[in-house]
Amino acid sequence: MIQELKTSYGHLFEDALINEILQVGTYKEVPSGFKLIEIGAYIKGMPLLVSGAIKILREDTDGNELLLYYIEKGETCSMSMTCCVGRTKSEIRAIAEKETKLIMIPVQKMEEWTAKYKSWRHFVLGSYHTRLNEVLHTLDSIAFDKMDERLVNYLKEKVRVNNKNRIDNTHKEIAYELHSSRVVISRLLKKLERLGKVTLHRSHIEVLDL
Amino acid sequence: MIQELKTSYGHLFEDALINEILQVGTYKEVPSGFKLIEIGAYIKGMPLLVSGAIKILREDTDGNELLLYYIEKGETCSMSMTCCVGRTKSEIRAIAEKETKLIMIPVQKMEEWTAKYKSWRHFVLGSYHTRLNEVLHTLDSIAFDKMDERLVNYLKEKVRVNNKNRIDNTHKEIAYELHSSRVVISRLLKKLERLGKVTLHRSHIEVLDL
DNA sequence: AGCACTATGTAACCTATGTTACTGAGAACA
DNA sequence: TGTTCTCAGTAACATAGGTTACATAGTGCT
Repeated sequence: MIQELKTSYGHLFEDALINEILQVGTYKEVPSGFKLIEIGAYIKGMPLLVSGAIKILREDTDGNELLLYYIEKGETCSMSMTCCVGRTKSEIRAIAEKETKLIMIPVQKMEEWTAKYKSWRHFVLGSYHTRLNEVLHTLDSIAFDKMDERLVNYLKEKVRVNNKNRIDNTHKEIAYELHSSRVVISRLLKKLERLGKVTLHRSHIEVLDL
Repeated sequence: MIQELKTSYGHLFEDALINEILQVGTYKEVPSGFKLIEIGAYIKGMPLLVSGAIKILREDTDGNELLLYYIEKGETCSMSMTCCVGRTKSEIRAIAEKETKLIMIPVQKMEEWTAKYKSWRHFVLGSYHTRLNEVLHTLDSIAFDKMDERLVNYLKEKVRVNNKNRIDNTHKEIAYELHSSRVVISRLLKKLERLGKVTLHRSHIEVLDL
């Protein structure tokens, strides 16, 4: 755990803080698809990602989802932070996109470290900044882009986060995360295939050039 | 200034902090429509709202706008905070919705007070929390709601923020903030009038019951 | 092989929203 | 008063995207 923490956060935090994290943090490994946070749940701790990726999803009143963004190595969940401080319910769902390693920090330490460590303050504020901007870009995409552009961006992100050109999802799953319908996504994917940008297979997509 | 600061922030900040704010803050009054922040600009200070309201807008690549949310008395602009810390450009535009009084805090104090005052830390984190949730709700509305619902919510918000049932905007202006077109908004407003929820006049709308 | 299940392809259709164009009604002003 | 501008009402039309329905092709199991 020491080694992994230093690799991901060594350049961000001073040694004293790293040591504190080692003392109070709980190391956790979760498989792909593991649900870390459910909507409406109270959050017990703040996660520091060591490796892997977590997808953050929003849900409408009918239970349909919408992918907001991914959290990756060296990042944390801003929603968790405020939920911890304010003791409010989670407004989002968090699911591991792939196998993920993380360290959970107890709530009360968050506040304590904010007063104590400058690097921690920067990390916390920086995380908020990143997240707010991330949500804004998601919002841009929904408000300003058509579905074909959103799909292309979705595929690009997926390729980047998973670091491979093969996307192991069905059209149905993709439609779900984009808050669209399977038929529409199939239609658009077919168009992308005709343009030579992807090749389609059963239950997976090969991304050639987007 | 002392009186107004205490009224708006007295219950949030300890006296020592109030005094510091009085020493370094600059009092400012801006008229309705005044542009406080432009997209791409660097932000010089962090605003604390004493009275009035500021609307925060996002712009697409073609220059069309989208209303994100309002900032009101006792609140601050989270975007400014992070821009101050990170010295990054603004991703949003801020325009006074009505006559607004505010106090500008110099950048470097932000960091200093975060270490020094617990109430400041809570205020800063709380602001982020509120904003992040606010943006999420805006996003919900865009992703999940149809235009008629969005329009009703827009009118409700406008009535609440301005504290009067008369909305002094043209259909064109409303269309602009909702990122729609004038004809569509006229159509939907007419429908609302037929339902007895509003009455339409030239350049203003009377809200009866939404 | 035969069967059931799931993923995908595709056509036909519906609706919300956007676009263009034209109208008349008020407002501003010479 | 006449002219010009802005604002709003409305019709006609285009299109993206959602819905329903059905066909076909893999996949896995017996």
